Amino acid sequence: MATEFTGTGDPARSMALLWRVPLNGAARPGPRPTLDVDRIVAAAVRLADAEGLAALSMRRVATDLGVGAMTLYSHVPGKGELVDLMLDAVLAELYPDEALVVAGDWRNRLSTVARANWDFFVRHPWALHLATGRPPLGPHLMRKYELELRAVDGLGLPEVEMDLLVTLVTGFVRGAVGGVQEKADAERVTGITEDQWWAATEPYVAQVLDAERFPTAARVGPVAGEELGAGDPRRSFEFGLDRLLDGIGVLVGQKR
Amino acid sequence: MATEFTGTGDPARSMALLWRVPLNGAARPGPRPTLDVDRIVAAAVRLADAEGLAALSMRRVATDLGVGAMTLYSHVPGKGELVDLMLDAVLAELYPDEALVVAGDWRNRLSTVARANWDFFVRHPWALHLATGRPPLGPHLMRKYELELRAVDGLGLPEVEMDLLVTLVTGFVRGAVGGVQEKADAERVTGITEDQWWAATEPYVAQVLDAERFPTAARVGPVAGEELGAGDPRRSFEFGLDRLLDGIGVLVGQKR
DNA sequence: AGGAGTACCGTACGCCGTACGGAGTCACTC
DNA sequence: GAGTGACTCCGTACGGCGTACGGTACTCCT
Repeated sequence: MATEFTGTGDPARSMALLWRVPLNGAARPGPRPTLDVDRIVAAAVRLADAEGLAALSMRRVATDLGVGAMTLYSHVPGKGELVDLMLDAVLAELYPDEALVVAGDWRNRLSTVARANWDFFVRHPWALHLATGRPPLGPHLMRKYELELRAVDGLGLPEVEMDLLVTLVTGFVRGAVGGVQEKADAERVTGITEDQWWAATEPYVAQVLDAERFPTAARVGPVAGEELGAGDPRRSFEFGLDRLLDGIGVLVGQKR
Repeated sequence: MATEFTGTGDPARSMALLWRVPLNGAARPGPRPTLDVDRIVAAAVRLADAEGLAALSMRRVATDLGVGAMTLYSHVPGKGELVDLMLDAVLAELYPDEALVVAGDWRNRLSTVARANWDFFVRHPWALHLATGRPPLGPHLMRKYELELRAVDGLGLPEVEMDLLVTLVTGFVRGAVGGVQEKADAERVTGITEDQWWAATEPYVAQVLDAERFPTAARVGPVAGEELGAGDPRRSFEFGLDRLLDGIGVLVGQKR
């Protein structure tokens, strides 16, 4: 599967696409387009949602739309820009109720932010595999940043720490979903279920995990495997979030 | 660039490779191998370190070794297994001094763990792009797990929480390195430096980030960009680690 | 009426992982 | 000592990928 990089194209063109800047005047020469950017992006998102980022190819998106592969390039400069547009498009789903992000105290708010990000990545797990070192600065990413900053506004924190906190919480969620989602992805990629894989692997682990070399792992591993493997995948998310919010509480408390 | 999945091969074969189980008796027919698994893995790691996971191809590794591409398949079942072996190989570099992980109090220990993981991912950033939902359970991953569990042993925590804490801390570090590293990766992939990219992007951001729609982002973004963009990339790591350890302190303290 | 710019898309290039089969080499059996 | 079978090395080829290039048909502007 692919890690796709966002923000790989020409910034001017990418920004124009993200913000849907009209190209010329209203009247452009040439045949009436049968296709537009939104339909391409929607098809690409459908595909990535259903089959993962590895299945996302220009040819496949074109086929799903019933057009030739090269037709896409009349509307989108390349795959990199398409990925930018996909990400900004699905980010629109976040925070349908904007008031919720500023409801209650800071702990409620950050919890809302974390849960919204969790739901987002569960719905669009391919977004986990995007390297957003150069984020697509579209309207919906802006909105997300704005709303998440509001969750930590008014606490007396310096601006830098507001940014750092938002990055910390959303980064944590990304990792937590990743841990769960990579197991699901592995099932699709290999065609082997988690149970089958572990059944095939466990005998070798048993041979190798001797209590002399690895006493702590031999003690903890089986217990953790049983309790976390069988249980709610949200458990490690909830555990981590509680620790994180407690830690943030120390910072927020001492500024008061 | 590619997200590679670990643990995609036949578990029996993968475990045999990871633990370097000799294949038959000592005397095998056929010509003396000019190549072996270790040399292949070393070449692959060198390549991924230098040029990233996207540059890692079977053909390229073979070329670097001066052999035909298909020769690799005499020693390694496929690229998936090679990636497993690469990861376990570089994990051997972690914790050269095992005593350090159990030195001092829990906070010192977890800080050591976090810093070791930071250094590891900085040295081998391609490891950030591996989906380890089915981890390669080789000797060095086992050792890592063992040592990191020891850092949180003896605190009176249940086994499950020991595992959860280790996952939380290492997951945080992975995210923190990722944030920094993805910018560096983007430079290599696009050939455009961070400064050039921002210079080209900033005018469009200025147009679009109006203080009416995005008041908080308009206030915080520039400050954060200036202080974090110019400064030490470790800053967000240190900030997050402090919050995380404070939060863990709440848990550890209340169990005492 | 004609030029220009556009949408659609067939073909092709250079990558990728790897299946297949052949040639050469060695340890073993008889 | 000849034969057998397993093994290493690897050339070729297949079906995928992103996308450069150029052709054709269409529509607007002058």
